[in-house]
Parts: sequence; C-alpha cells; structure tokens
Amino acid sequence: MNQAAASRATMKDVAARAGVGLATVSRVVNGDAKVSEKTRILVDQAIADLSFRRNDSARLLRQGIAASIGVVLDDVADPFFSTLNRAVETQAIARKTLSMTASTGNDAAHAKELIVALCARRVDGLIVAAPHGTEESYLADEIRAGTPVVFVDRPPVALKADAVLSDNAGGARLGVQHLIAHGHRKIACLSDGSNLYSVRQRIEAYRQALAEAGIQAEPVLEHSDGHDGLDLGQWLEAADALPESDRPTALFCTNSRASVAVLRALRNRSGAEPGAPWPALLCFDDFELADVVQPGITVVAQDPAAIGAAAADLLFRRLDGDTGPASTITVPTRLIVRGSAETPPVSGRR
Amino acid sequence: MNQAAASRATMKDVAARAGVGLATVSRVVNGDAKVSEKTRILVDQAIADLSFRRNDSARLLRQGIAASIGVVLDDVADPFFSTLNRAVETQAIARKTLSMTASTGNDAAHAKELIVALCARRVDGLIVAAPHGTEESYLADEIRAGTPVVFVDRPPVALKADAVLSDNAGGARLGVQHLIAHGHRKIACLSDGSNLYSVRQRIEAYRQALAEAGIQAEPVLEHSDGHDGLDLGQWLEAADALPESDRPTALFCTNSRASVAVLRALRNRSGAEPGAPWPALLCFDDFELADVVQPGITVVAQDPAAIGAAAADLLFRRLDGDTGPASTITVPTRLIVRGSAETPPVSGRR
DNA sequence: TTGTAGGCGTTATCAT
DNA sequence: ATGATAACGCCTACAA
Repeated sequence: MNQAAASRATMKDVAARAGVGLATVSRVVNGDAKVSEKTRILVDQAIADLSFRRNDSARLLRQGIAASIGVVLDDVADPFFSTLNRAVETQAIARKTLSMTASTGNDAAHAKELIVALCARRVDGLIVAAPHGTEESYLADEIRAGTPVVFVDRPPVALKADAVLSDNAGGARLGVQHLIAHGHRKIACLSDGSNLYSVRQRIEAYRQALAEAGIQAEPVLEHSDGHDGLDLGQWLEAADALPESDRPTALFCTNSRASVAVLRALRNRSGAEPGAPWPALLCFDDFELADVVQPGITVVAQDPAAIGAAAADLLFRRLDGDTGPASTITVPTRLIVRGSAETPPVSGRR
Repeated sequence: MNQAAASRATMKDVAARAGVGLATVSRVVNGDAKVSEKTRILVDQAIADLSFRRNDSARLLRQGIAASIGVVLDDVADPFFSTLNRAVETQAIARKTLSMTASTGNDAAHAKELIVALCARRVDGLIVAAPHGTEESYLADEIRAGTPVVFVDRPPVALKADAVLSDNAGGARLGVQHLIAHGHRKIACLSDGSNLYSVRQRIEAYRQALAEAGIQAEPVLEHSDGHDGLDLGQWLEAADALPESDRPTALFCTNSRASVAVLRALRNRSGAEPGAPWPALLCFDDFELADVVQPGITVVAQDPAAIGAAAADLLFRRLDGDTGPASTITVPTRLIVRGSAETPPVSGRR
C-alpha cells in the first residue's frame, strides 16, 4: 500500500510511469496549451497514481525567484507588530508569496543574523524594523545586491531606502495639545523604551508642543526607563509626593509599555480608595480594552495594519521593477477621545 | 563602482576568479578541512571581491531539506496565536530553521490552499491550527508523503497525528466550580465562536461542572453566537430583564471574544451609574490589562507560549526521526483570581 | 505535439 | 589537496 514513505515522486518518475518525456509532464503540470488530450490524460493518471506534487523550491530556483519575503520585527507577539505582520502577510498571499517572519527581540546582532539568513535564502525582499544600533552597511550591501528592503516603524539612519512610519511627531503633538487645551500645564512625559526611534520622536514632539504653548519644559516631569533609576511606579509615587504646585496634573505616555505600567500603578496606588480621581491620562498607541478601563483611556492611535499594507505595497512595487528614488510614507495617527484626558487640572489628592 | 546590480555572484564566478575548481570553493565556503592555506586565502579573497554569499536555496535543494517549517494559524495578529507563533519561531531559530507563517482566517478552504502551497515548497514540517470543517484527507496525504504535522489548539478529528492542546475541559470545570464555590447557582455561559473545538469543549465542561454540583442546566443561561439571533449585549439586556429568581448572578465567558464583548456591554449598561455592581465574572483565556479593569477579572489562563514550544518540540522530534505513535499533549491552564468572580450572588439591580 | 539537453547554484562522488 | 562531473527537481530553448 503505502510503499513510499520517504521520498516524493518527481517529474521524472511521472514521465517514466506515463511513458512520456519530462517536458511533457512539465507542460501538463503547468497547463501548457500544446499537449494532446490523450497524453494529458495519461500524465494526469500517472500524477494521480504517484500522488505527485510539483516541488516549488526547485521550480523557483530554476526561475531565479523565491516567491517569498522576509519580515523582521521586534517581536511577532507584540500587538503592534503582529498586526503589522498580518497586513503584510495578507498582501503577500495575494501575490502568491509566502512570508518568513523572524523576531529580533530588539537585538541588533540577532537581527543581523536573521537578515543574513533570509538573504542567503534569496528572499525577494525584506520588510525590517531595524533594532537600535543596527549597522546598516550590511543592509546596504544586500540592497545593492538586489534585495529591496523596506523599513518600518523606524527609518534607516545612514541609508537611502523606502520606509513606512507612524506620524509620531504629529500624533504626540496633537496629544499634548489636547491636554493643554483642557487646561493642563504640568504635563508629565512617561516612556519605557527611550532608545526606540519612535519614542524619541514622541518625546521631542512633547517638548515642542509645550514650547509652542509657552510652557516651560521641566525635566522633573520627564521620565524614561533607565534614566533616573526609578521604575514608573516609583516615579509616580515620587510625583505624588511633590508639592501641589509642582505636581503633574496630566500624564502623557509615549508608548504602550509605559501606558500599561502607568495603568497598573494608578490602579494600585497605595492607600487610594477604588474611586479616587486619576490625573488626566493620554497614551500613545491604542490597545484592546482601552475603552473598558474606568475611565476610558484617550489615546493617539497608530495604524499598524496600514503601515504593514503600505510597506508591502512599496516592496512589491520594487519587485515589479520600480527603480524610483526611495520614498518615506508617514501613516497618520488618530486621536481617540475616551474620557481619561478630558478632565480639568485638579491635582488628585491621593 | 556598483557594476552588478541584478545578479549575485555564484560559486562558479568565485572559482573562475580564484582560478580554482568549483569543489574547492565549496570546501572553503563550508570550512571543509582539507584545503591548503594558500588556496583558502585565494578563494577567500575572490569571495570578498565578488561579495559572494552562498545561495542556501540551492544548497538546501541539493540536500533535500528546507530548513523551514510552515506555521498555519487562524490569525497571526490574535494574541493567543501570535504568542504561540513566537514560541515556535524561537525553537525554530535555535535549530537554524525559518518559519513561514500563514493565517487562515478560520477558513478551511483557505487553509488548504496555504498548506498545499507550503508543502509544495517542501517545508520540513507543519504546525497547524486546522479550521473547523477542514477535510483532513489531504493532510493525511501530506503526512504519508513525509511531511510531519503537529496540530495545535484543536486535535485532528479523523487522523492519528501529534497534537498540543489546552486543558479546555479541566480549566472550564475549575472555573465553573470556582463560581459555584462562591455561592452561585445561576451561572450563564457565554460564547462567541461556538464552532471552535476549544469553545465547545469548554461549554461541555461547564455543563458537566453544573451537573456534578447538582445544578440543573438551563438553556436560557447559555448563549452562543448565532444560536439565538442576539449579540452578547442584547442577550445581557434580556438577562437583566429576567425575573430576579431567574437572573444569572455569575457569567462564565468561554473565550476572549465573548469576554471582550461582555466587558464592553457591562461597561455600557444602559442607565447604570459608573459604580454599579457587576455580576460575578470569570473568563476563559487571560488578556492584557485583566488586572487593570475594575474589578480585576478572574480568568482561567491558557499558556500559548507553552503550547507553541511543545508543538515545536514534537515536530522537531519527528524531524529527528522519531517514529513513535502520535501523542497528544495537554497543556495545563491556571486559575488567576483577581476579584471579579469572588463576589456573592447578589443579582445586581441595573 | 513531443522529446532531448542544458542550466539554475549547490553538494557529493569520484578520480587525480 | 584538488578538480571534473553527476546529481537535486524543475523549466525552457531547440529539435524532431
């Protein structure tokens, strides 16, 4: 019965069984017009008998393409990147292209290994969120060698290449202005991941928005991981202990990790009764259940699906032969008002 | 300068430039011992000059392996599957194996296309969450042809193959018992995705737990999508309108989509003041911020990372030649108490 | 319409 | 130690 467990039948086998030439089998398999009905049936029978399936790896090697792309992201389990990844995958599948995904863990050395491995497989192209500290020279080599690369979430630093980014500056600015419009002047800026390009952009925009509104920036109100030896919870405790006139009345979280940390800390505020008032809160990056938390969290939402789709578009355009200059696409962000940021500046007694 | 933009250098090119034979280049590239220092330097130089990089696709074709696996899941953007995916990827990378992921959207026909495409690429093996309605015959063919398949999240129905599952029954049973232990007898069972194997298992366990406790199952208290024409919000409204003696005092959500819907509905309960009491709530499947919502949501947590790791383990064991009988691994679930389920049965007046 | 032969970029088996 | 040469499984002129 199941005689062959190890190796699959090849076209040669099919040709032999059908008593025809190799090329004829190829023609049948590819639906090539010129083959007589008689031999087609013969071949189809042999194919069925041997349950032959064309080996696409061999086919693609011969044709010099891979019909697959590499997708290199910080972490495919992260909601932002997984959504981006899904959008890329959808575009790819529509073009009969498979995607090989790999997570860098934000480690530049690991990223390099992955990218090199992908290029060694001769993927048709690459979509990359390059970790901080990536030496781009090897990427430049790959691009020159003919593997187009589209950067996502962070632009290349010393490289002219396509990129798709969130409107970090615009979004952050809008968010901070929103807080200012609601009367806040003491606005803290909280970050976890301050070596990330996107986060740095947002912090910069925060400062600028303050300046534009004629508000003096105060370093005490800025907290980034690893900059003052405190974690976010400790920082909030310290802020609570500030004299009322210095205490922040609003919190701007520049990324979701900071947001989650802040939400947890606020939730567990020592000695607070359940309904104690929160400072105004505005988070960059939307998250599931942001509308369910009490109060609903106002956010500047990114659109990871749009980023992924745009990146795939760009990449496939290159694969289709577009040799135009490198372009950078900025994907808009959106302010979603849910209540947490629309409170007046009363410094919540804790 | 950049003369070659189109095609990369091949070993043949390197051999020519170094003035050596093809085989020698191969030896150098692979660090094969027997090659003189002199020629090695020569070849290395040529490699550098041409910035040659071995084409792994060709190499792997020759060696008859793919060094890559296929990962077919409902949706790589779903938190459960993306975490599972990440775990698989980690194991794969450790074995110098790349993973090609593909999302089925829970569509059996699409899943088949993806799997067939993956097998045509001759992936070494497959990790699959098969959509409901999958005809398994073609999978059986692939397995017979030598591509091992490990099922995740749902077992094969008419197939003897490896599988890694959550302890759906045990977890659901534990959860319902927890509610019962807190005095509840009117426990609703809410599902969104009732054609999913896992959800069906949980519903079944819910019924059994009730029966074991001597509680009469009441169909009115069970709601599944598409079974009564109501969405979850409407169902909750209807439940609120029930006479107090029939009204559920506790809610058991069998999956995260139901959980989210319920959380939203409870949050927006018509005419409820912010602090209005909730019924006891217990959700199957953990989620980010489950501890931040007020009250914290008690859940039966799954361990998608463990599932992914176990599946990869199983698959690689097969690839290493294990021909033992198919095994099914059940990954334990864990009850995480956070407050939402530990309230006595007072039917919250809305 | 059909078959033969050469090649895609490697590796593996022979000799030398 | 090194080099031809034949595979791997397929596609594609070119012939027949």
